[in-house]
Amino acid sequence: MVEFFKALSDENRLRLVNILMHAELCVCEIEVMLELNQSNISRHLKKLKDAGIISSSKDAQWIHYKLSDDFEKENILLNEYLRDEFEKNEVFIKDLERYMRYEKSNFNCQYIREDRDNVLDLIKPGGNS
Amino acid sequence: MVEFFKALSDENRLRLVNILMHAELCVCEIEVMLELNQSNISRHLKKLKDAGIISSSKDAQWIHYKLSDDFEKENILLNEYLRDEFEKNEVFIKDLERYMRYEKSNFNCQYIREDRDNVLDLIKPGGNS
DNA sequence: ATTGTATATGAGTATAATCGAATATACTCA
DNA sequence: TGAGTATATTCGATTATACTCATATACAAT
Repeated sequence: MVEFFKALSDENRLRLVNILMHAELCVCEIEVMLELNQSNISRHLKKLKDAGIISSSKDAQWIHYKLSDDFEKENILLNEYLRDEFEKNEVFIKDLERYMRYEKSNFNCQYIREDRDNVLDLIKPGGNS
Repeated sequence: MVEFFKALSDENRLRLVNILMHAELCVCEIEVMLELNQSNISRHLKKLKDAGIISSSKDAQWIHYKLSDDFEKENILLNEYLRDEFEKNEVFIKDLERYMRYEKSNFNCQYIREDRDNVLDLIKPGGNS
């Protein structure tokens, strides 16, 4: 339990958990969604994975992260609590908005590489969806 | 939410939360129950209080701590999760055993002061209750 | 083989957390 | 008031955490 709390006691890691509760994503996608740099994200993902909160799967050169099935099944109350709290807080709501715009626009890793600024601009929350 | 997780991401503070979920206690009582020193307990209690997880009330020179009513009411899922997890873990079970022996023996702050070693001995878990 | 891309890791720094020992504060009671 | 007790706080040492920049590794594709 302490390990879960330690892993969850950082806002950036909570932001990761929030979006990974809704989608399976690779690091380069998370980069644009949360506007954090790659090494920072990679490190936080490692902590979450070590704690058993998320899992990863390889697909060619990409590594996709998502919420761990076991974590979800074995910690139902904690998961519910997290979901409820995420819904109440502006930071997490905005992150999810960015994710939804990203999905709707059918972006992908290649598109991010080719025109990162455009992606960043189009997923920005607040504008007309 | 982050503040709760930070406050809860330390085993000694979780031990405090565990016993304070069951009883209203002052620092000198917690000292014998958890076998932590006074300054350490005091500091941890402050962190928990600052996070809104516990509350305190003065009674002459003593200060009694207990779980915060608001925290309990406003974070039902998290509270349930904590209670469930505490019940699964040996450390927290033993702490509660010590508390129950303490209660049953009708000890109090004065008795602790007068014969601390005896109290420590009598609340030790494992022996015949 | 070489180049490019995705992710992880090492090194360095700044900040924060933990702890015990000692000290300060607040309160009680004679 | 002065002595004693309960709790809080400060200090100094140690360890842990978060971050950035730079480099390493792993894989893909030409």
